[in-house]
Formats: sequence, C-alpha cells, structure tokens
Amino acid sequence: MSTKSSPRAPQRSRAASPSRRERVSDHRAVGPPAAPTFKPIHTRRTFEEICERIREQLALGVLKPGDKLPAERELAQQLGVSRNVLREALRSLEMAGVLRLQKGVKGGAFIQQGDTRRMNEVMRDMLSLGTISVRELSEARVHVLDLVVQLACANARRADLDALEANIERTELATKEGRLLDRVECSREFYKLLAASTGNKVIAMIVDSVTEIHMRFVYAKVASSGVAMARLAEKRRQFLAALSERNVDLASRLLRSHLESVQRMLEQDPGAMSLHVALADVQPGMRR
Amino acid sequence: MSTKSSPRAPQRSRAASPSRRERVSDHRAVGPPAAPTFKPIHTRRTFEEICERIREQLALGVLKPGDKLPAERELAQQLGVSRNVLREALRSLEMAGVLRLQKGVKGGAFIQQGDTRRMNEVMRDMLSLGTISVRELSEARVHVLDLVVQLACANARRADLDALEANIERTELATKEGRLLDRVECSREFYKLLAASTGNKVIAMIVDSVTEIHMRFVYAKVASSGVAMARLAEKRRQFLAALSERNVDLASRLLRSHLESVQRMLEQDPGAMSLHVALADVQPGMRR
DNA sequence: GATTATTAAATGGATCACCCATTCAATGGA
DNA sequence: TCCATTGAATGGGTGATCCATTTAATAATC
Repeated sequence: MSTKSSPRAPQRSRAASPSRRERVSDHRAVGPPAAPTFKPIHTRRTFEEICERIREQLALGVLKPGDKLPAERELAQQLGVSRNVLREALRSLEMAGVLRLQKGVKGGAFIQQGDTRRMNEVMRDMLSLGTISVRELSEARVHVLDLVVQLACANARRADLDALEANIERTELATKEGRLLDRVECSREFYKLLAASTGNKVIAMIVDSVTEIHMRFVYAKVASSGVAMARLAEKRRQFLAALSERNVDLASRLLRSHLESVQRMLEQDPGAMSLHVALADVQPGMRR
Repeated sequence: MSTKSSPRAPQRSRAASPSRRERVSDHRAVGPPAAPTFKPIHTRRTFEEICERIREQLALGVLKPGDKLPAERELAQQLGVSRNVLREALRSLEMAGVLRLQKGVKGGAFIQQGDTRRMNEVMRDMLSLGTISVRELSEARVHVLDLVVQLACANARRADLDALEANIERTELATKEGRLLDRVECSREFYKLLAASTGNKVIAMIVDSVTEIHMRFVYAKVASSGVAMARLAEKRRQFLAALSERNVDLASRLLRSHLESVQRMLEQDPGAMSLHVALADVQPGMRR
C-alpha cells in the first residue's frame, strides 16, 4: 500500500471547525465579494478520497489483483479516518468489482480480477433510469452482433467453434426435453461464446452487456407465454457452419434474419413485455 | 418506497446467534453429512439487500429520477437496519450514479438521471486491473467507430452536422493558437458528437467509454512530447463533407486512415506510453 | 414595510465504542 | 496421529453522538 500521504489527521471535522467562522468574518471585513475567486464548491468527501487513492494505486500498478489491503482497523488508522467511513469506500469498490471482502482471520480486502459483468449492471441501471430505451438497446445489439460476426469469422479458433458446437448440442437436448427456460440460458451462453470467439474482451464485454438484458426479455416472454423459437438448434447449426467456413456474408445474413424473427416474437404481444418485469427479477444464472 | 417487507428486525445478529449452535448440533446428531443440501453459501449482507431493494423499486418504476428517498435516519428505521449500514448502501448507489446525496434541510438522497459516464469508469477499472489490454481497447474502438460512421451516415441530422462543424472550428482555433492540449479535448468532443449523431445512446455510451481512455493516451503523448497530429482540422473537414454527403465508404476510409495515423503516432515512442501515466491522473475535463 | 441578521431544525458527514459471526492457526487431549 | 477446543484476527453490524451545511422561520434593523 505505502500510503505515504497520511499525515495522521484525527478528528478532522473538529479541527476544521474554526475555519467556517474565520471565513465569515473575512467576508465581512472585506465587504462585498471583492475577489470572487470561487473556490471549489464541492467539498470532497472522505470516502471519495479513499476510493480515488486506492484506484490510483491500482492504476500505478502498486496494487495488483490478488493483493490484500491492510485490515480495516489498521487501514483506517493509516488514513486517519474512522473505520465506518473507510468501510463505505471499501463497499463502493466492492460493488465496482475492484475488491472482494473476505471474513475471518486471514481475511481482508483482496484486489479482484476485473469482473466484466459490471457493464451489465451499468446497462440495467441506464435502462431502469430511462436513460436508454429498449429500442436503442436492441438496435445497438443488432449492429454490434453484426460486427461480432465479422470479427468471429476472421478470428475464431477451433476451440471457440467447438464450444459453440457443444452449446448447440445442449440447446438440442433442452429442446428435446422441453426445458424451454434452460434453452434461453443456452442462447445467452451462445452469444457469450460467439462474442468470446472474436478474441477481443472489450467487444465481448459489450456484447454480453446488451445480450444479458435482451435475454431477460426473452426469458420473461418464454416464461409467460410458453412459446419458443422454432428450429433454433437447426438455425444455429447453419450459422456455425457458415462461421466455420469463414463465410462472413452468409453468417451475417443468417444471424440478422434470426434476430429479426426473435424481435418479431417479442413484439407480438407488447403488453406483456414490461420493462419492469424483465428487469426486476434476478433470474437464476442471470447474475452472480 | 413502500418497503412492506421490513418486519422490524433489530439486533439481527444477536437474534440469529443461536442458530449456529443448533446447526452444529444437528450436524453431529445426524452424523456424517447425511443430506448435502448445500444451502446458499453466500450469506447475503445487509447492504447488498438494501441496494437490491432500491434497484428493484427503480426497475419497477416506483422510484423515478427526481424522486427523493426518505431521510437516512428514517429509512434506516423503516428497513430495520442501522444508519451506518444504510449509508454503505447509499454510498454504493451514489458511486453507481443512481443516487445523489445532498446535504442540509430539504436535502436527501435523490434518484439521478442515468450517468452514461459510468461506463467509462468500468473501462478504466478493467484496464487498471489488467482484465482488458490497451490493444483490445484500441482495436474495439476502431471497429466500433467504423460502425458509428455507417450509422451516422444513415441517421445524422442537420443539428448533428452543425455541431461537428462548430467543433472543427474550435479545433482550428486551438491549432492556430497553439493550444495543443485543448485540441485533444476538441478531439474527444468530436468523437462524442459523432457518436451522438448515430441517434443511439447505447452506441454513444460505448464509443465514449473507449474514446475517453484513448484520449488519455493521446493527451499524455501530446503533453510529454509536444508533437501533434498534422492537418487535423483539414482531415476533419474532409470527413465531415463525406458524412454530409452520406458517403459511407469515403467517410469510413477517411476515418480509418486517420485512426491508423494516430495509432502510429502513439506507438512511435512506446516507452513513454505508460498505462499508468495515462490512467492515474484525473485530467481536467476528462471527468466529472 | 422591506431588508437583513439571527436562530432553529433537518439532514448528510463522520467518529467512537462496542458487539457478533466467521475463519483459521495453534494448542492440547484421546 | 488425529480430532476437538480454544483464541485471536477480521469483516459485519449497531447505537449514540457530534459536526457542517442548508433552508425556512423569526427577529432585528433600517
């Protein structure tokens, strides 16, 4: 950690207390606002400072995944803050996927490998807050997947194709056994594998984030109506064949046409397609 | 809020205390693990529960941007938790851009309009943690921008083109006056405007997140070496002309060639291009 | 009566002092 | 040797208390 800049500032609030009165009397002594210097309005809060300090250490490479931060009590003392406010910072970093907190002796705050699922949460929040629309999300997904097909045709390795093949077999099995919701889960995984086959984790992350939401809608639709995409595995096989032959145009056409038919299925009964229904529930396997 | 499921559970830890002993004696009474039911390992922590409750209300539409949550003291009582742990939850949601906390009477926790910049932070963290590489990010950016050009050619409105035009003029001015770093800022804005001209906020968000990081590298490069892209404004004008004429191929070619030359510039002196330098500093205008 | 200080209350920001539950290593007994 | 016990470290959580900021109500002043 080496948090060298911790000048042991206990009782910071109390120490800063007189400054307010000073500022006020200064103001009156000078009269009307003589020099409108406009100091930074936003008083930085302690926890923000802490988060930034830790992120800084991360960016600098001083902290790496696997590293452990000092114990809460000790770190709080090092930073000269209360344990509670330190915990607020640690909580935020944990929610951000940067840390993992583990109990017990030998426990502590461990730097995590980055969790790409965090972007999914951003998308969900943006949708919940109405910043983005379902339409925009679907549209973006279609376009991004088109790009993915190009990249996958260019970069997919044998292992990627095999994984897709295995996924299709699971899809067939689920279809045969009538496990419709499992089949939706297979679909989610299919796109995850397809995205991974581009060999670019940034692209993969983006695709996952838009697909996760989309699949919630599909899940809700299938769960409520019992209908499901016909000839799914068959279509997947055709697509995979095109991908294996590096036939971009064909693969692209097949996927696009499939996406369109899924879209039609979803829009068939718009009344049931509540944003809230799809987002509210945390489906098993959909998260964590 | 209507948090109907808050059965006033004070001193939850103490109340749950006997259960541990019960479970242990159960285990011994039965002997070896008879029924490995595997209950959920992860004891849900209070603050997670709170975050989820609030997000649920959001997804359900009960809470909307602009709404105010009850005061901390009151909400804590409603939920049957301590104020401290409630604050941990609120902090997390604030960092997630969902809430804004405001002091003073008439203050409180207000639901925010979604902040699309949050995705930038995800990208930064992923890069800091080594989950994604600069190379993947650059590559993804090139591909996504290619997509953006297509969409912008199809969807850009007059206002979008005008905004781009105005941006180019600012770029010219900054060039003339030798304000190289301001020019980098103009570039960042250029891509933001370009992304916005697709008319799809999801796409725009994605582009912004990869561009923000990229521009940090450019910024660091320009700041350290003093070199800058030649004939920038001129190239921008050519591109904008192609965009205005809805000439996808030309616009696409121009942008791609520009991106390549920028990439060459960045890679010229790889030693100076430290990931850490680019990420560590919070540049003015780059954030918040 | 209008304007300007003053005061009071509400609220987030922060601290302190505890306590509980979990985990794991050290210890000790069978 | 093996297993149970113990104890310490650590995160999880609580409650009381104070500070700083903001706003509205109130009083003082012109």
